[in-house]
Amino acid sequence: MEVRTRFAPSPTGFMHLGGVRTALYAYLFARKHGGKFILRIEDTDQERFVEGATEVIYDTLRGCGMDWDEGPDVGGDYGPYVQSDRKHMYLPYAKELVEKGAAYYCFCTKEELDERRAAAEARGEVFKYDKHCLNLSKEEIQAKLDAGTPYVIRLNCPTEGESAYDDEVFGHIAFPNSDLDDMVLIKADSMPTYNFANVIDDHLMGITHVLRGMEYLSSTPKYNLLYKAFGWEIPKYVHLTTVMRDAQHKLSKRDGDAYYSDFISKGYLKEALINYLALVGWNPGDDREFFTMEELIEAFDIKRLNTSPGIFDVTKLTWMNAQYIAKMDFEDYLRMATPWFDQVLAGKGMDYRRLAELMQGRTEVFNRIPDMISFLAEMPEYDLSLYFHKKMKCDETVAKENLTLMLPVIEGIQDWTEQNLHDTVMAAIAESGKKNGAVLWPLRIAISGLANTPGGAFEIMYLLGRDETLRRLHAAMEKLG
RNA sequence: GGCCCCGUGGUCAAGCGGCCUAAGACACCGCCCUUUCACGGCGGUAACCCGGGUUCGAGUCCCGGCGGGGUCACCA
Repeated sequence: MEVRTRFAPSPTGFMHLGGVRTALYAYLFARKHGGKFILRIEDTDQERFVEGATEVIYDTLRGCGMDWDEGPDVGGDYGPYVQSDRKHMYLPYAKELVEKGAAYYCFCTKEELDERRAAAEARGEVFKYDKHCLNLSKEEIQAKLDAGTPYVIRLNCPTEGESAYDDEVFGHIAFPNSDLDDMVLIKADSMPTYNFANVIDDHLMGITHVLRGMEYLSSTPKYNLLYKAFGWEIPKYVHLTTVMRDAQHKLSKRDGDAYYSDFISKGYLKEALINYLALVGWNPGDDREFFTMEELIEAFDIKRLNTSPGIFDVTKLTWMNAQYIAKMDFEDYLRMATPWFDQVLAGKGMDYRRLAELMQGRTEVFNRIPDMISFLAEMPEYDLSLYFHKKMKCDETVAKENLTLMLPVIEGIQDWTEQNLHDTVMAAIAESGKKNGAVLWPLRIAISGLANTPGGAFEIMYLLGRDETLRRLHAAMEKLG
């Protein structure tokens, strides 16, 4: 049988990382087995229509390399793929269940229910619908229906025994039926509840494997009751652990660390993000850590999905991101880095190509670039103690002495290339009998004001240009007294 | 609170009864390389939640406790 998985997000305008990972696993599983990956938009949330929200979903998934075989924009044999376009499909199914005795009309109002719920809570009990309307006679029901009394349709759950199923990752899971609540299938506005629509859609779309968050673990018995009542085949369940921010919190939008777009705009590479995300809750069983999408498809196996929640470690993601950046095509790096360079260097006429060469291996996340290179735009304030460096055998006095020695040498350089800068200065150092470090260290400090810079003295002098370099050197001499 | 799930170093994790005096990666700390930083190389610190069983033998199986998470809507 052909494997069919789906990703069914709500168009909220943002893609949660947990959602991206769920989509990824569903995608990988389908591809791994030569099956189909379906995209279904669950937009029954009537009140909140977000402009462009479905595009966010499309762009994220496609951008990451997850293409779907069926969906709103690509069509398919099981459409429509947008839930709001399927509105009319659900009520008949609910009525079928009523006829089969698996569901029933309920006329209790929301207010009555709230009251009873509050009362139960006051008694310290868990509220469960008491099947009040299940006892209504056929005549009573018909009378109310004829009178146009608002109603909902509820699932008639068993009250004894237990419901069990075998989850593909968690194994055998059993629940006492006495805990099952007669959930609403059709709301008073005749629209289906999320859970009901889900089951109908999954069945109609021929979904064979349901990959979803483990928050559905405890409502799955009710899903199964529905499948059984219809006489439909129950899909395989692959419940996924939660992606956490720390041991007790999920990734949340509040902290700005939950959305795919948060990371992309900070300058994380989607390949790195996907690669890292794949590894939170899953591993290939060997030591491999770097995967292309193709390699993930090849290696993916739901048997290796973990059962305990994983914490999303930004530090490790950042490391992985740096690895990806270092290995990316230089032209791509230059193109991506340019806007970040522009933030502090726009209009300076800086050699971006050379700068990019120096920066590529040092960029962990693109948004850290401006801080790393702002010294090129403007000489930072710095303390004279920076000239002290034990290993370089340097301090203020040495700095002053060696800088005084080098200033005329550098001033005499007209052919301002890195190579020439290097050769001329190194020759002068050799001639002076000084230690390389004792000259180069203070030289770099004098023109950068920083202990750490992306590149050494020659690279920076070149980048700065002759005028600016000399200006900074003179300022340094003055500062050193 | 009821029910369900989970519990190996700070984090991701391997381990599926003996090969574990417990891999690997990130982070951290040293050292080396280097005109700085980074990269790279080498080395180091650091874990089986607790208590009972079962077994010749338990991180690995069972039970209990504790801890964490999830779920208990006419939300999705």
